[in-house]
Amino acid sequence: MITDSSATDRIMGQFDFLQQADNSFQRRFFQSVSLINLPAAQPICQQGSQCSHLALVLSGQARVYKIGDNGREITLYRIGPGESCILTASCIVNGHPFPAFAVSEEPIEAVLINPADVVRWSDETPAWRKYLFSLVSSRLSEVIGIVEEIAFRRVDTRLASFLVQNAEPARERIEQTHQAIASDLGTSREVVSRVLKDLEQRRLIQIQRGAIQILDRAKLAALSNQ
Amino acid sequence: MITDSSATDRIMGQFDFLQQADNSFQRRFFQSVSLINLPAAQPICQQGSQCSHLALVLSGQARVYKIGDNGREITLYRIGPGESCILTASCIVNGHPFPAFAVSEEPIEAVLINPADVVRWSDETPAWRKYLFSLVSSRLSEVIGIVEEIAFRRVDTRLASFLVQNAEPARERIEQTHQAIASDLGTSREVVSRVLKDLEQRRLIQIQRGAIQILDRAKLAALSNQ
DNA sequence: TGGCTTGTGTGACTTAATCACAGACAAACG
DNA sequence: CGTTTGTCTGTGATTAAGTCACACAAGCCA
Repeated sequence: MITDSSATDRIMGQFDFLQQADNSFQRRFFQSVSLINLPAAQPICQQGSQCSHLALVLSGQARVYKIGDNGREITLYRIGPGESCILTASCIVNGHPFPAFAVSEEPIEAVLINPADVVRWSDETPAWRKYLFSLVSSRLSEVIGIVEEIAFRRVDTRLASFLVQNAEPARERIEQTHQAIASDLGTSREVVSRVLKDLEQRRLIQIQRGAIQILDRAKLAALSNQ
Repeated sequence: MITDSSATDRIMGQFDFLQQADNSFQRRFFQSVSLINLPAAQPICQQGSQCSHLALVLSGQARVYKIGDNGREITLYRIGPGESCILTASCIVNGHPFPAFAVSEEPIEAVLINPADVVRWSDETPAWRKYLFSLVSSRLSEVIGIVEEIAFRRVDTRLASFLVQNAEPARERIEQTHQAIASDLGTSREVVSRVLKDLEQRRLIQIQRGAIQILDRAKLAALSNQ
């Protein structure tokens, strides 16, 4: 139950479906959910486990990923504010075990919902239903995008995309280790190191320990959409 | 509109959600849908196109796949009897363009539903809603499985899995060209040819033109789950 | 200062993908 | 019947990626 009106206001602001729903739903919603805080780098779901709750993220970010036998990882998608770990919802509804891992990348504030409510509300409230459905289907599109990436694109172009998209605005800097980048792209650390070295020799970036400085965003972007 | 009672019986038998729904829904359903037949190898959806209808497959099979720049393909999933091209549904609901290609592999009988009905019924009928949601979310799981395959597993083990899973029962035979197998697995024809040659030399299979005969299913299965 | 952890660099090797062909087989046709 | 045409498969050479083993460098902190 959430009573604090500043909290309910923030939540309402973050989730459109709440604004679209009627007052009675809003009341029941805040009566039955709870608010939690997670530290960064906290495991959230283990592959194969049953999910006990559906979490709607208010602030912070989580990463959903797969791990291969050799220990290599690949990121499937990220969950940001206003979104939800929809795999959880699909596990709840269909009774499947969770097919991946999830971990918080930043401290997370989230609203927790019971499986029973997830199902009941989707019978009662069109806005909630639409929210759920459009979340699953946009995840499906995202994951199909990942398939396309790893099946058809070369690592250097994917890495260039990664750098362009993940650079802090203005500073043009990415503060991640080669290992972290490799885990995101689904390749190995050595490959990332070698490709980065190559990009550095072509003067597109400059490598520092634990960080990468973009020197020529235009050329990097050109490489990234080959 | 479908009036023929043998047709409605077949459709009822194929789709659980119809049996679970009430009589009034069943009546409206058969009033507003139509039945179509497609030949084999018929393109169904083009990447980037808007979908005009949702198709529920009664018999036959379709393949949903991606094409890369080089012309290589990879299968995302197949749609069989009782299933539906759920990407279509998600495009209809969210207004996205279709992110892949779909083609019939066998002659297909399908029930066509208007986008408007798809949305309206999901507001009115819990069984229909559940059917849609569980379809999308199981596709999501399948596609995540594909990501895992291509990111982490080797081609020879994936090919072994393919052979074991696609052999005709009893005959232990796969009647497909190397190119078709490559398009399914998301690799190139040459690679498939070479791996098959290797499996033949290890006496696990025998290669014929346009077909593969399994000689040692046990060893093939052992290879496939490495 | 010296040990420890974490992050990076690199050579050698295997597996995959790409390119450029050459044959081999089957249906079609005069 | 032989020839042609299109489909299917085989193979070497080259490049890209992933794996393994290990060296070394930077920062931390006792």
